Formats: sequence, C-alpha cells, structure tokens
Amino acid sequence: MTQKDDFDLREFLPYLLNQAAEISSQSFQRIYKGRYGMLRTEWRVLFHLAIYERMTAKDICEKAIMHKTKVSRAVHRLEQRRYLQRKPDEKDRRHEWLTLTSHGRAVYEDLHAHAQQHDQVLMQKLSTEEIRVLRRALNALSQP
Amino acid sequence: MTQKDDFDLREFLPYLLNQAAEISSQSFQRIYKGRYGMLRTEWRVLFHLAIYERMTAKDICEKAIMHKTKVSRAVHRLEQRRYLQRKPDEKDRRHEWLTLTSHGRAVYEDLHAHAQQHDQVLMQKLSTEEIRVLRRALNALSQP
DNA sequence: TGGTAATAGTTGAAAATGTAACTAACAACC
DNA sequence: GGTTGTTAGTTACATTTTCAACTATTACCA
Repeated sequence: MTQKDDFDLREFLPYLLNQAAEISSQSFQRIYKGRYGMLRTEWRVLFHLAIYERMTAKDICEKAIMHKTKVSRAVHRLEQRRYLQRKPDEKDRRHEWLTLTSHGRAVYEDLHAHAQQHDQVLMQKLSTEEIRVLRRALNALSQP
Repeated sequence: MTQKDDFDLREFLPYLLNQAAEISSQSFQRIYKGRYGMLRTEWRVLFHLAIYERMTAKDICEKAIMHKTKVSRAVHRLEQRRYLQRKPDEKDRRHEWLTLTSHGRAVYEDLHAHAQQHDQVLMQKLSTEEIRVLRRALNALSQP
C-alpha cells in the first residue's frame, strides 16, 4: 500500500474538508447525542434559534444551508421534546415563527458550553494565526 | 431575526468545517453522480485505490476514516460495475486485496481531471498563502 | 491439541436522508 | 371575483447510512 499517483488526496479540498469535518464532528456528536439523543440537524437548528432568537424554517434553511425537509423534521422533533414553540404569523399564515422554550434554551446553554470547550481542544492543534486564516478561508468557501 | 447571543456559529469549527465541506462537496457530487451515478463513498474508495494501488478494505477504512460497512458496500458496488477486482490474500484469507481494473482506472482518470479542475475553482476564492495554511490546518485537524 | 479470543468482512433491520409530489395560504393579473 | 402562479412547509417513498449481529479465518495460550 504505497502511494503511486502524483495526485495527493490530501491536497484535494473537498476531501480534506470532509475529513476534517468528519473528525471534528464526531467528537462533538458524542456530546449532543450522548446527553440529549440529538441529531446533527437538530443541534444546528437549536443553535440557530438560540442565536437569532426568532426565525422561520425558511430562515434556518438559508442560514444553515440545510434542505427544507431536514429542517422540517428537525423542528418537528425539537417541538416534540418541548425545546421550541411555533407561532403562525398573523399577517401571513404560511410562515411560522419558531422560538426556543426555556427548556430548549437550557439545553442550548449546556451544549454551548461544551461546544466552546470542544473548540478549545480543536484549536490547540493550531496556532492563533492558523486559526484566523482557517476561519476566514472556511467562511469564504462556505459562500456558494 | 437579529443575532442576540455573543456566541457566533461562524466561529465554531465543527460547524464551519461542515458548512464548507458540504458546499464544496455538492458541486463535486454533480460530477461523479452525473457522469457515473456514483456515491460519495464510492469515489472515495475509487480514489484511494487509484492512489495506493493495492489495499484491503481495512486499509481504506483507516485512511479514509470510513466505517467498514460503508466501505464494504462501496466495494461491492464498484465490483459489480467492474471498476475493481478482489483477490484473497494467500497467507491470511481473511484479507482481500483490492485493485482497480483498467476500466476503473479510466473512470478515475476522468474524475481526477475534473477534481483538479474543481479544486482550481474553489481555490480562486483564496490567496496562495491562505491555501497553504488551510491545507496544513485541515491536515492537522484530520489527525484524530 | 483444543478452546477461547481477536480480526476482516458481510448482512439485515432500523434510522436518517434525498427527491418529488403534495397541501395550504397568499399574490397577481385579467 | 376567479384563475393561475408562488411560496412555506409537510408527507410519502426510495435510497443511504448506522448499528448490531453474524460468518469465516487466524492468533493465542493452557
């Protein structure tokens, strides 16, 4: 099993990004899955609602770049667990405003603390300068 | 929908990595899915075999950080399409050595060219220095 | 040598995701 | 005012992935 081709997978960005995303997600997954039995789609929705406070499913789709069916199902499950509430818009009843319940917010607070901690660990592998550039680069690549 | 919390998702590495990985993968997906009806797991296995030439499924699991059932199924489908061959190890018949057929290699060559091109497009969003740091950082984060 | 443990890989059922078709509400235009 | 088009969100079905149990083979060790 020795490398032959001149093409190095470790140079191919989609591959590299996936690899890094996969590994860094796995350790965080243990936290939200272990503590609350949540899925990746669910903590993403939860975090968005915590940060933006009041969004429609559509807003979340756009911000989080998630398909509307994913969001719909995540919202449904978060609602079942009483992490969030829906309120139809008075003026346009196609829209539903989503907000976290105090219970949902408490869950967020807890996961948020773990997320920060998790990020610290990841960042220990990098220098301050690298982190700065990495964030900038990832944000640039995230613009479709 | 205004940001409230001091915590910014765009600073949280697992989130950022996922976002960037997702978006950069989607455009590449159109290529391998459109041209060969392949899945992400499949091109990953194909590329590994092209580059390392001769691996067991186990090797691929480790290099690509994929679960063995994913690899098993990807190998199965690649075999069905005659992209690869299996040969049981003479000494230890639990192992199977996997190699690409010439057909599989041709598919790789084609996808490889597109991958390079795709990478070029992605990299246009970044400076040379950013690319260098990004690769280094991603490789560092990929070490579990 | 025989019995237990470990390893490579597969399979089946359950869970999650993607795709497309659907409902409900509104908009726009004649 | 009624028809047509759009938009937000859900649902049904097909495809993938995950998880756990399984087979087959080798390793270990009394």
